[in-house]
Amino acid sequence: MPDAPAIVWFRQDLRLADNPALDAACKSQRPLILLYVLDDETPGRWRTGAASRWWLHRSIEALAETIAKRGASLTLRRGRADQQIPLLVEQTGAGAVYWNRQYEPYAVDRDRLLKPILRAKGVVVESFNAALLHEPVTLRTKSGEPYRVFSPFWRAILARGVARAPLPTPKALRQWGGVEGNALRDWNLLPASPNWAAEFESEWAPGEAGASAALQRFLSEKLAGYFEGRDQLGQRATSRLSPHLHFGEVSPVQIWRAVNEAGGGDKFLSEIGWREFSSHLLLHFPTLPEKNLRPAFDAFPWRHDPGALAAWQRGVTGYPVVDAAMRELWATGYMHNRARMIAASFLLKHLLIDWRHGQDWFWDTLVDADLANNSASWQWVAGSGADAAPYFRIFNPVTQGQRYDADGAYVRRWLPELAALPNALIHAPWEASAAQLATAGVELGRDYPHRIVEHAEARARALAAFKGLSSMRKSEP
DNA sequence: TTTTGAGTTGTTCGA
DNA sequence: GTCGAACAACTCAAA
Repeated sequence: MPDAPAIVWFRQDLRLADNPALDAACKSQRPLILLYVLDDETPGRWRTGAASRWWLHRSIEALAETIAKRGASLTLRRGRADQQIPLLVEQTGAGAVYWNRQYEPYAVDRDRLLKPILRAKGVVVESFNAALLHEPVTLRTKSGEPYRVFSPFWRAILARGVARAPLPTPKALRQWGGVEGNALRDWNLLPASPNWAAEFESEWAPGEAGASAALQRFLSEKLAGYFEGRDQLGQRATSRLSPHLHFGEVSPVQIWRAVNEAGGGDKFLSEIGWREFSSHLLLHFPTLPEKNLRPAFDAFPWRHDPGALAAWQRGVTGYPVVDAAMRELWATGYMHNRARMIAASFLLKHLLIDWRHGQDWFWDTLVDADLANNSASWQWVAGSGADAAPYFRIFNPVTQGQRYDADGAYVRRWLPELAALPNALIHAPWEASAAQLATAGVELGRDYPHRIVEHAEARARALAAFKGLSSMRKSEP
Protein backbone atom coordinates (compact mmCIF):
# COMPACT_ATOMS: atom_id res chain seq x y z
CA MET A 1 0.00 0.00 0.00
CA PRO A 2 1.69 3.23 -1.13
CA ASP A 3 2.13 5.82 1.60
CA ALA A 4 2.50 8.88 -0.60
CA PRO A 5 -0.93 10.52 -0.74
CA ALA A 6 -3.19 10.95 -3.72
CA ILE A 7 -4.64 14.36 -4.48
CA VAL A 8 -8.21 14.42 -5.73
CA TRP A 9 -8.62 17.76 -7.43
CA PHE A 10 -12.31 18.70 -7.44
CA ARG A 11 -13.33 21.11 -10.19
CA GLN A 12 -16.77 21.05 -11.80
CA ASP A 13 -17.55 17.70 -10.22
CA LEU A 14 -18.65 18.60 -6.70
CA ARG A 15 -20.05 15.20 -5.80
CA LEU A 16 -18.95 11.90 -4.25
CA ALA A 17 -21.22 9.58 -6.23
CA ASP A 18 -20.32 8.63 -9.78
CA ASN A 19 -17.02 10.46 -9.49
CA PRO A 20 -14.39 8.60 -11.54
CA ALA A 21 -11.42 10.60 -10.23
CA LEU A 22 -12.41 10.02 -6.61
CA ASP A 23 -13.11 6.36 -7.36
CA ALA A 24 -9.66 5.89 -8.90
CA ALA A 25 -8.00 7.61 -5.96
CA CYS A 26 -9.79 5.35 -3.50
CA LYS A 27 -8.80 2.26 -5.47
CA SER A 28 -5.17 3.38 -5.43
CA GLN A 29 -5.19 2.62 -1.68
CA ARG A 30 -3.33 5.84 -1.05
CA PRO A 31 -4.37 8.24 1.74
CA LEU A 32 -6.32 11.12 0.26
CA ILE A 33 -5.97 14.85 -0.03
CA LEU A 34 -9.31 16.21 -1.23
CA LEU A 35 -8.75 19.59 -2.81
CA TYR A 36 -10.64 22.47 -4.37
CA VAL A 37 -8.73 25.39 -5.90
CA LEU A 38 -10.42 28.74 -6.48
CA ASP A 39 -8.67 29.92 -9.62
CA ASP A 40 -9.83 33.34 -10.80
CA GLU A 41 -6.77 33.98 -12.96
CA THR A 42 -6.62 31.14 -15.47
CA PRO A 43 -10.15 31.63 -16.90
CA GLY A 44 -9.46 35.30 -17.69
CA ARG A 45 -12.71 37.06 -18.47
CA TRP A 46 -14.59 33.80 -17.87
CA ARG A 47 -13.86 33.69 -14.19
CA THR A 48 -16.89 32.51 -12.23
CA GLY A 49 -19.63 35.14 -12.36
CA ALA A 50 -21.33 36.77 -9.39
CA ALA A 51 -24.44 34.58 -9.18
CA SER A 52 -22.41 31.43 -9.76
CA ARG A 53 -20.08 32.43 -6.93
CA TRP A 54 -23.02 32.28 -4.56
CA TRP A 55 -23.79 28.76 -5.80
CA LEU A 56 -20.15 27.75 -5.62
CA HIS A 57 -19.93 28.79 -1.96
CA ARG A 58 -23.00 26.77 -1.03
CA SER A 59 -21.91 23.77 -3.08
CA ILE A 60 -18.43 23.66 -1.55
CA GLU A 61 -20.00 23.99 1.87
CA ALA A 62 -22.21 20.99 1.12
CA LEU A 63 -19.34 18.96 -0.31
CA ALA A 64 -17.14 19.65 2.70
CA GLU A 65 -19.92 18.48 4.97
CA THR A 66 -20.45 15.14 3.22
CA ILE A 67 -16.70 14.59 3.11
CA ALA A 68 -16.47 15.26 6.83
CA LYS A 69 -19.18 12.64 7.46
CA ARG A 70 -16.89 10.10 5.84
CA GLY A 71 -13.95 10.91 8.04
CA ALA A 72 -11.97 13.26 5.82
CA SER A 73 -11.84 16.97 5.04
CA LEU A 74 -11.86 19.24 2.02
CA THR A 75 -8.78 21.40 1.57
CA LEU A 76 -9.25 24.82 -0.02
CA ARG A 77 -6.56 26.69 -1.86
CA ARG A 78 -6.64 29.83 -3.95
CA GLY A 79 -4.57 30.96 -6.92
CA ARG A 80 -3.47 29.72 -10.29
CA ALA A 81 -4.17 26.01 -10.33
CA ASP A 82 -1.12 25.27 -12.47
CA GLN A 83 0.96 26.67 -9.60
CA GLN A 84 -1.10 25.46 -6.66
CA ILE A 85 -1.17 21.79 -7.69
CA PRO A 86 2.63 21.44 -8.09
CA LEU A 87 3.07 23.39 -4.86
CA LEU A 88 0.80 21.03 -2.96
CA VAL A 89 2.57 18.02 -4.48
CA GLU A 90 5.85 19.42 -3.20
CA GLN A 91 4.48 20.24 0.25
CA THR A 92 2.95 16.80 0.78
CA GLY A 93 5.08 14.48 -1.30
CA ALA A 94 1.94 13.38 -3.12
CA GLY A 95 2.45 10.44 -5.45
CA ALA A 96 -0.69 10.80 -7.55
CA VAL A 97 -3.14 13.43 -8.77
CA TYR A 98 -6.60 12.60 -10.09
CA TRP A 99 -9.14 14.89 -11.69
CA ASN A 100 -12.18 14.90 -13.93
CA ARG A 101 -11.93 16.70 -17.22
CA GLN A 102 -13.32 20.12 -18.15
CA TYR A 103 -13.77 21.27 -21.73
CA GLU A 104 -13.38 25.04 -21.48
CA PRO A 105 -10.44 26.14 -23.65
CA TYR A 106 -8.52 27.66 -20.72
CA ALA A 107 -8.92 24.43 -18.72
CA VAL A 108 -7.93 22.21 -21.63
CA ASP A 109 -4.76 24.25 -22.19
CA ARG A 110 -3.89 24.39 -18.50
CA ASP A 111 -4.38 20.68 -17.92
CA ARG A 112 -2.45 19.74 -21.04
CA LEU A 113 0.56 21.68 -19.75
CA LEU A 114 0.20 20.55 -16.16
CA LYS A 115 0.15 16.82 -16.81
CA PRO A 116 3.72 16.43 -18.14
CA ILE A 117 5.06 18.78 -15.45
CA LEU A 118 3.65 16.54 -12.72
CA ARG A 119 4.67 13.33 -14.46
CA ALA A 120 8.22 14.61 -14.75
CA LYS A 121 8.25 14.69 -10.95
CA GLY A 122 7.30 11.01 -10.92
CA VAL A 123 3.69 11.70 -9.98
CA VAL A 124 0.90 9.49 -11.32
CA VAL A 125 -1.62 11.69 -13.13
CA GLU A 126 -4.95 10.51 -14.41
CA SER A 127 -7.96 12.38 -15.72
CA PHE A 128 -11.46 11.08 -16.40
CA ASN A 129 -14.70 11.94 -18.12
CA ALA A 130 -17.28 12.74 -15.47
CA ALA A 131 -19.24 15.58 -17.04
CA LEU A 132 -20.55 14.11 -20.29
CA LEU A 133 -22.19 10.96 -21.60
CA HIS A 134 -19.35 10.52 -24.06
CA GLU A 135 -15.92 12.04 -24.35
CA PRO A 136 -16.51 14.69 -27.03
CA VAL A 137 -13.37 13.96 -29.08
CA THR A 138 -14.63 10.44 -29.69
CA LEU A 139 -17.73 11.63 -31.53
CA ARG A 140 -17.06 12.33 -35.19
CA THR A 141 -18.96 12.26 -38.43
CA LYS A 142 -18.16 9.51 -40.92
CA SER A 143 -15.65 11.84 -42.55
CA GLY A 144 -13.90 12.43 -39.24
CA GLU A 145 -15.14 15.97 -38.67
CA PRO A 146 -16.82 17.24 -35.50
CA TYR A 147 -20.59 17.48 -35.76
CA ARG A 148 -22.11 20.88 -36.52
CA VAL A 149 -25.73 19.78 -36.56
CA PHE A 150 -27.50 18.54 -33.47
CA SER A 151 -29.73 15.82 -34.89
CA PRO A 152 -27.03 13.57 -36.36
CA PHE A 153 -24.88 14.23 -33.28
CA TRP A 154 -27.64 13.05 -31.00
CA ARG A 155 -28.50 10.10 -33.23
CA ALA A 156 -24.87 9.01 -32.96
CA ILE A 157 -25.06 9.10 -29.16
CA LEU A 158 -28.35 7.22 -29.09
CA ALA A 159 -26.91 4.58 -31.40
CA ARG A 160 -23.92 4.17 -29.14
CA GLY A 161 -25.90 4.22 -25.91
CA VAL A 162 -24.39 4.84 -22.49
CA ALA A 163 -22.52 1.75 -21.42
CA ARG A 164 -21.10 3.02 -18.16
CA ALA A 165 -23.10 2.51 -14.99
CA PRO A 166 -22.87 5.21 -12.31
CA LEU A 167 -20.12 4.59 -9.78
CA PRO A 168 -21.05 4.17 -6.10
CA THR A 169 -20.30 6.69 -3.38
CA PRO A 170 -17.20 5.71 -1.38
CA LYS A 171 -18.27 4.61 2.09
CA ALA A 172 -15.23 5.97 3.87
CA LEU A 173 -12.43 8.31 2.89
CA ARG A 174 -8.98 7.79 4.36
CA GLN A 175 -7.48 11.20 4.95
CA TRP A 176 -3.79 11.95 4.68
CA GLY A 177 -2.38 13.99 7.59
CA GLY A 178 -3.09 17.65 7.91
CA VAL A 179 -2.91 20.09 5.03
CA GLU A 180 -3.15 23.82 5.41
CA GLY A 181 -5.82 25.58 3.49
CA ASN A 182 -8.12 28.58 3.32
CA ALA A 183 -11.39 29.13 5.13
CA LEU A 184 -14.31 29.24 2.73
CA ARG A 185 -15.75 32.46 4.17
CA ASP A 186 -12.47 34.26 3.45
CA TRP A 187 -13.08 33.79 -0.25
CA ASN A 188 -15.99 36.23 -0.04
CA LEU A 189 -18.03 34.39 -2.62
CA LEU A 190 -21.33 35.46 -1.09
CA PRO A 191 -22.67 38.97 -1.74
CA ALA A 192 -22.54 41.16 1.33
CA SER A 193 -24.11 44.56 0.98
CA PRO A 194 -26.51 44.55 -0.60
CA ASN A 195 -27.28 40.86 -0.34
CA TRP A 196 -28.90 40.46 -3.74
CA ALA A 197 -28.91 36.68 -3.34
CA ALA A 198 -31.47 36.64 -0.53
CA GLU A 199 -34.08 35.01 -2.75
CA PHE A 200 -31.59 32.43 -4.02
CA GLU A 201 -31.56 30.81 -0.59
CA SER A 202 -35.22 29.82 -0.69
CA GLU A 203 -35.09 28.95 -4.38
CA TRP A 204 -32.17 26.52 -4.47
CA ALA A 205 -30.45 23.73 -2.57
CA PRO A 206 -26.91 23.56 -3.96
CA GLY A 207 -24.88 20.43 -3.35
CA GLU A 208 -25.11 16.75 -4.12
CA ALA A 209 -28.06 16.04 -1.82
CA GLY A 210 -30.00 18.95 -3.28
CA ALA A 211 -29.24 17.76 -6.80
CA SER A 212 -30.35 14.24 -6.00
CA ALA A 213 -33.58 15.52 -4.45
CA ALA A 214 -34.25 17.74 -7.48
CA LEU A 215 -33.73 14.80 -9.81
CA GLN A 216 -36.02 12.51 -7.81
CA ARG A 217 -38.70 15.19 -7.63
CA PHE A 218 -38.49 15.74 -11.36
CA LEU A 219 -38.72 12.03 -12.13
CA SER A 220 -41.68 11.36 -9.88
CA GLU A 221 -43.66 14.55 -10.45
CA LYS A 222 -42.74 16.07 -13.80
CA LEU A 223 -41.14 13.68 -16.25
CA ALA A 224 -44.47 12.29 -17.48
CA GLY A 225 -45.82 15.77 -18.21
CA TYR A 226 -42.54 17.22 -19.44
CA PHE A 227 -43.41 17.24 -23.12
CA GLU A 228 -46.65 19.16 -22.61
CA GLY A 229 -45.56 21.39 -19.75
CA ARG A 230 -41.98 22.32 -20.53
CA ASP A 231 -42.82 25.51 -22.41
CA GLN A 232 -45.35 26.83 -19.91
CA LEU A 233 -43.67 29.74 -18.19
CA GLY A 234 -45.88 29.78 -15.12
CA GLN A 235 -45.47 26.09 -14.33
CA ARG A 236 -42.45 24.48 -12.79
CA ALA A 237 -42.49 21.77 -15.41
CA THR A 238 -38.78 21.73 -16.23
CA SER A 239 -36.13 19.92 -14.24
CA ARG A 240 -34.18 22.97 -13.03
CA LEU A 241 -31.15 20.70 -12.89
CA SER A 242 -28.89 22.99 -14.95
CA PRO A 243 -26.92 24.55 -12.06
CA HIS A 244 -26.52 21.17 -10.41
CA LEU A 245 -25.20 19.82 -13.70
CA HIS A 246 -22.85 22.74 -14.26
CA PHE A 247 -21.18 22.25 -10.88
CA GLY A 248 -21.18 18.50 -11.30
CA GLU A 249 -23.38 17.77 -8.30
CA VAL A 250 -25.10 15.21 -10.47
CA SER A 251 -23.76 13.57 -13.61
CA PRO A 252 -25.47 13.08 -16.97
CA VAL A 253 -24.76 9.35 -16.62
CA GLN A 254 -26.77 9.29 -13.39
CA ILE A 255 -29.56 11.20 -15.10
CA TRP A 256 -29.52 8.96 -18.14
CA ARG A 257 -29.79 5.89 -15.94
CA ALA A 258 -32.49 7.34 -13.69
CA VAL A 259 -34.66 8.56 -16.57
CA ASN A 260 -34.50 5.20 -18.29
CA GLU A 261 -35.34 3.37 -15.08
CA ALA A 262 -38.30 5.71 -14.66
CA GLY A 263 -39.65 4.64 -18.03
CA GLY A 264 -37.74 6.96 -20.34
CA GLY A 265 -38.23 10.47 -21.61
CA ASP A 266 -36.85 11.18 -25.05
CA LYS A 267 -37.58 14.88 -25.10
CA PHE A 268 -35.94 15.46 -21.74
CA LEU A 269 -32.89 13.35 -22.56
CA SER A 270 -32.43 15.29 -25.78
CA GLU A 271 -32.03 18.42 -23.61
CA ILE A 272 -29.16 16.61 -21.89
CA GLY A 273 -28.03 16.01 -25.47
CA TRP A 274 -27.96 19.74 -26.19
CA ARG A 275 -25.71 20.24 -23.22
CA GLU A 276 -23.51 17.51 -24.61
CA PHE A 277 -23.53 19.11 -28.07
CA SER A 278 -22.50 22.50 -26.64
CA SER A 279 -19.44 21.00 -24.97
CA HIS A 280 -18.59 19.19 -28.18
CA LEU A 281 -18.75 22.49 -30.06
CA LEU A 282 -16.69 24.39 -27.51
CA LEU A 283 -14.01 21.73 -27.47
CA HIS A 284 -13.68 21.74 -31.26
CA PHE A 285 -14.26 25.47 -31.76
CA PRO A 286 -12.57 27.09 -28.76
CA THR A 287 -13.31 30.63 -29.96
CA LEU A 288 -17.05 29.98 -29.65
CA PRO A 289 -17.45 32.43 -26.71
CA GLU A 290 -15.72 35.24 -28.58
CA LYS A 291 -16.20 34.83 -32.31
CA ASN A 292 -19.06 34.08 -34.67
CA LEU A 293 -18.96 30.47 -35.67
CA ARG A 294 -20.19 31.63 -39.08
CA PRO A 295 -17.73 34.31 -40.20
CA ALA A 296 -20.36 35.92 -42.42
CA PHE A 297 -21.80 37.37 -39.21
CA ASP A 298 -18.67 39.42 -38.64
CA ALA A 299 -20.29 41.98 -40.94
CA PHE A 300 -23.59 42.08 -39.07
CA PRO A 301 -24.62 45.67 -38.25
CA TRP A 302 -25.11 45.35 -34.49
CA ARG A 303 -26.19 48.63 -32.90
CA HIS A 304 -24.35 50.42 -30.12
CA ASP A 305 -27.13 51.36 -27.71
CA PRO A 306 -26.15 51.28 -24.02
CA GLY A 307 -29.54 52.63 -22.99
CA ALA A 308 -31.43 49.82 -24.66
CA LEU A 309 -29.00 47.26 -23.27
CA ALA A 310 -29.54 48.61 -19.75
CA ALA A 311 -33.32 48.52 -20.20
CA TRP A 312 -33.10 44.89 -21.24
CA GLN A 313 -30.83 44.02 -18.32
CA ARG A 314 -33.10 45.65 -15.75
CA GLY A 315 -36.33 44.34 -17.25
CA VAL A 316 -37.83 47.67 -18.27
CA THR A 317 -38.32 47.20 -22.01
CA GLY A 318 -42.08 47.66 -21.79
CA TYR A 319 -42.75 44.11 -23.04
CA PRO A 320 -44.11 42.22 -20.02
CA VAL A 321 -42.90 38.73 -20.88
CA VAL A 322 -39.39 40.00 -21.61
CA ASP A 323 -39.27 42.07 -18.44
CA ALA A 324 -40.65 39.23 -16.32
CA ALA A 325 -37.91 36.98 -17.68
CA MET A 326 -35.14 39.45 -16.91
CA ARG A 327 -36.46 40.04 -13.40
CA GLU A 328 -36.76 36.33 -12.74
CA LEU A 329 -33.10 36.10 -13.69
CA TRP A 330 -32.11 38.92 -11.38
CA ALA A 331 -34.11 37.64 -8.43
CA THR A 332 -33.36 33.93 -8.66
CA GLY A 333 -30.23 33.51 -10.79
CA TYR A 334 -32.28 31.45 -13.22
CA MET A 335 -34.60 31.87 -16.18
CA HIS A 336 -37.07 29.45 -17.70
CA ASN A 337 -35.81 27.92 -20.94
CA ARG A 338 -38.60 29.34 -23.08
CA ALA A 339 -38.11 32.74 -21.46
CA ARG A 340 -34.41 32.61 -22.32
CA MET A 341 -35.26 32.29 -25.97
CA ILE A 342 -37.79 35.11 -25.86
CA ALA A 343 -35.47 37.45 -23.95
CA ALA A 344 -32.46 36.60 -26.11
CA SER A 345 -34.40 37.01 -29.34
CA PHE A 346 -35.58 40.40 -28.13
CA LEU A 347 -32.07 41.65 -27.41
CA LEU A 348 -30.67 40.39 -30.70
CA LYS A 349 -33.51 41.00 -33.11
CA HIS A 350 -35.63 43.78 -31.63
CA LEU A 351 -32.72 45.78 -30.24
CA LEU A 352 -30.04 44.54 -32.67
CA ILE A 353 -27.50 44.32 -29.86
CA ASP A 354 -24.54 41.97 -30.24
CA TRP A 355 -25.05 38.49 -28.74
CA ARG A 356 -21.82 38.92 -26.77
CA HIS A 357 -23.48 41.55 -24.58
CA GLY A 358 -26.28 39.14 -23.79
CA GLN A 359 -23.77 36.41 -23.12
CA ASP A 360 -21.86 38.62 -20.68
CA TRP A 361 -24.97 39.53 -18.73
CA PHE A 362 -26.11 35.92 -18.46
CA TRP A 363 -22.61 34.91 -17.45
CA ASP A 364 -22.73 37.19 -14.43
CA THR A 365 -26.34 36.66 -13.38
CA LEU A 366 -27.07 32.96 -13.98
CA VAL A 367 -26.36 30.39 -11.30
CA ASP A 368 -26.08 27.82 -14.10
CA ALA A 369 -23.72 29.94 -16.23
CA ASP A 370 -21.76 27.46 -18.32
CA LEU A 371 -19.31 28.59 -20.96
CA ALA A 372 -20.29 25.94 -23.51
CA ASN A 373 -24.05 26.19 -23.06
CA ASN A 374 -24.07 29.97 -22.81
CA SER A 375 -22.00 30.70 -25.90
CA ALA A 376 -23.51 27.95 -28.06
CA SER A 377 -27.04 29.03 -27.16
CA TRP A 378 -26.48 32.74 -27.76
CA GLN A 379 -24.93 32.03 -31.13
CA TRP A 380 -27.80 29.69 -31.92
CA VAL A 381 -30.38 32.42 -31.32
CA ALA A 382 -28.30 34.98 -33.18
CA GLY A 383 -28.07 32.70 -36.18
CA SER A 384 -24.27 32.88 -36.15
CA GLY A 385 -23.76 29.45 -34.60
CA ALA A 386 -24.16 25.76 -35.32
CA ASP A 387 -27.53 24.56 -36.50
CA ALA A 388 -28.69 28.09 -36.02
CA ALA A 389 -32.17 29.53 -35.97
CA PRO A 390 -33.25 30.91 -39.37
CA TYR A 391 -33.08 34.68 -39.75
CA PHE A 392 -36.86 35.04 -39.99
CA ARG A 393 -37.50 33.46 -36.61
CA ILE A 394 -38.23 36.62 -34.69
CA PHE A 395 -40.27 35.96 -31.59
CA ASN A 396 -43.27 38.20 -31.15
CA PRO A 397 -43.16 38.92 -27.41
CA VAL A 398 -46.93 39.39 -27.25
CA THR A 399 -47.77 36.18 -29.10
CA GLN A 400 -45.21 34.23 -27.09
CA GLY A 401 -46.61 35.60 -23.85
CA GLN A 402 -50.16 34.73 -24.80
CA ARG A 403 -49.19 31.25 -25.92
CA TYR A 404 -46.91 30.23 -23.07
CA ASP A 405 -48.27 32.35 -20.24
CA ALA A 406 -51.94 32.45 -21.18
CA ASP A 407 -53.16 33.05 -17.64
CA GLY A 408 -50.49 35.68 -17.02
CA ALA A 409 -49.18 33.86 -13.94
CA TYR A 410 -45.55 34.35 -14.94
CA VAL A 411 -45.92 38.06 -15.65
CA ARG A 412 -47.94 38.64 -12.47
CA ARG A 413 -45.32 36.90 -10.36
CA TRP A 414 -42.44 39.04 -11.62
CA LEU A 415 -44.26 42.26 -12.50
CA PRO A 416 -46.70 42.78 -9.62
CA GLU A 417 -47.33 46.31 -10.90
CA LEU A 418 -49.32 44.75 -13.75
CA ALA A 419 -51.09 42.12 -11.65
CA ALA A 420 -54.53 43.73 -11.82
CA LEU A 421 -54.64 43.86 -15.61
CA PRO A 422 -56.96 41.27 -17.19
CA ASN A 423 -55.39 38.31 -19.02
CA ALA A 424 -56.35 39.74 -22.39
CA LEU A 425 -54.18 42.81 -21.78
CA ILE A 426 -51.40 41.65 -19.52
CA HIS A 427 -49.01 40.90 -22.39
CA ALA A 428 -49.80 44.16 -24.19
CA PRO A 429 -50.68 46.85 -21.63
CA TRP A 430 -50.33 49.59 -24.26
CA GLU A 431 -53.51 48.27 -25.83
CA ALA A 432 -55.50 48.90 -22.69
CA SER A 433 -57.89 51.85 -22.64
CA ALA A 434 -57.39 54.68 -20.18
CA ALA A 435 -60.26 53.31 -18.12
CA GLN A 436 -58.83 49.79 -18.06
CA LEU A 437 -55.45 51.10 -16.98
CA ALA A 438 -57.03 53.20 -14.27
CA THR A 439 -59.01 50.22 -12.98
CA ALA A 440 -55.82 48.19 -12.79
CA GLY A 441 -54.00 51.05 -11.10
CA VAL A 442 -51.42 51.27 -13.87
CA GLU A 443 -50.06 54.44 -15.40
CA LEU A 444 -47.77 53.67 -18.30
CA GLY A 445 -44.54 55.60 -18.04
CA ARG A 446 -44.86 55.75 -14.27
CA ASP A 447 -45.68 52.29 -12.88
CA TYR A 448 -44.53 50.40 -15.94
CA PRO A 449 -42.49 51.68 -18.90
CA HIS A 450 -43.66 52.41 -22.42
CA ARG A 451 -42.26 50.04 -25.05
CA ILE A 452 -38.71 50.97 -26.04
CA VAL A 453 -39.35 49.69 -29.57
CA GLU A 454 -42.49 48.88 -31.49
CA HIS A 455 -42.65 45.25 -32.56
CA ALA A 456 -43.57 45.60 -36.23
CA GLU A 457 -40.93 48.29 -36.78
CA ALA A 458 -38.25 46.35 -34.94
CA ARG A 459 -39.13 43.20 -36.86
CA ALA A 460 -38.85 44.98 -40.20
CA ARG A 461 -35.53 46.50 -39.15
CA ALA A 462 -34.15 43.10 -38.14
CA LEU A 463 -35.27 41.47 -41.38
CA ALA A 464 -33.58 44.24 -43.32
CA ALA A 465 -30.36 43.80 -41.36
CA PHE A 466 -30.30 40.07 -42.02
CA LYS A 467 -31.11 40.64 -45.66
CA GLY A 468 -28.15 42.99 -45.90
CA LEU A 469 -25.97 40.25 -44.47
CA SER A 470 -26.87 37.79 -47.21
CA SER A 471 -26.49 40.35 -50.00
CA MET A 472 -23.10 41.29 -48.59
CA ARG A 473 -22.12 37.67 -48.81
CA LYS A 474 -23.12 37.56 -52.45
CA SER A 475 -21.07 40.59 -53.33
CA GLU A 476 -17.93 39.11 -51.83
CA PRO A 477 -15.34 38.12 -54.44
C1' DT B 1 -17.19 12.84 -56.01
C1' DT B 2 -21.68 14.09 -56.37
C1' DT B 3 -26.13 14.17 -54.88
C1' DT B 4 -29.84 14.43 -51.78
C1' DG B 5 -32.58 15.40 -47.89
C1' DA B 6 -32.66 17.71 -43.78
C1' DG B 7 -32.02 21.33 -40.51
C1' DT B 8 -35.17 22.52 -31.75
C1' DT B 9 -38.26 25.88 -29.99
C1' DG B 10 -41.69 31.36 -35.50
C1' DT B 11 -44.61 34.93 -37.65
C1' DT B 12 -47.41 36.88 -40.98
C1' DC B 13 -50.40 37.09 -44.71
C1' DG B 14 -53.89 35.87 -47.66
C1' DA B 15 -57.21 32.49 -49.16
C1' DG C 1 -61.24 31.15 -37.12
C1' DT C 2 -58.21 27.93 -39.66
C1' DC C 3 -54.73 26.60 -42.79
C1' DG C 4 -50.93 26.53 -45.94
C1' DA C 5 -47.37 29.08 -47.99
C1' DA C 6 -43.70 32.26 -47.90
C1' DC C 7 -39.95 34.07 -45.61
C1' DA C 8 -33.18 32.64 -48.41
C1' DA C 9 -29.82 30.63 -49.03
C1' DC C 10 -26.59 27.70 -47.10
C1' DT C 11 -24.36 24.02 -44.93
C1' DC C 12 -24.11 19.69 -43.12
C1' DA C 13 -24.08 14.49 -42.96
C1' DA C 14 -24.43 10.50 -45.21
C1' DA C 15 -25.60 7.63 -49.09
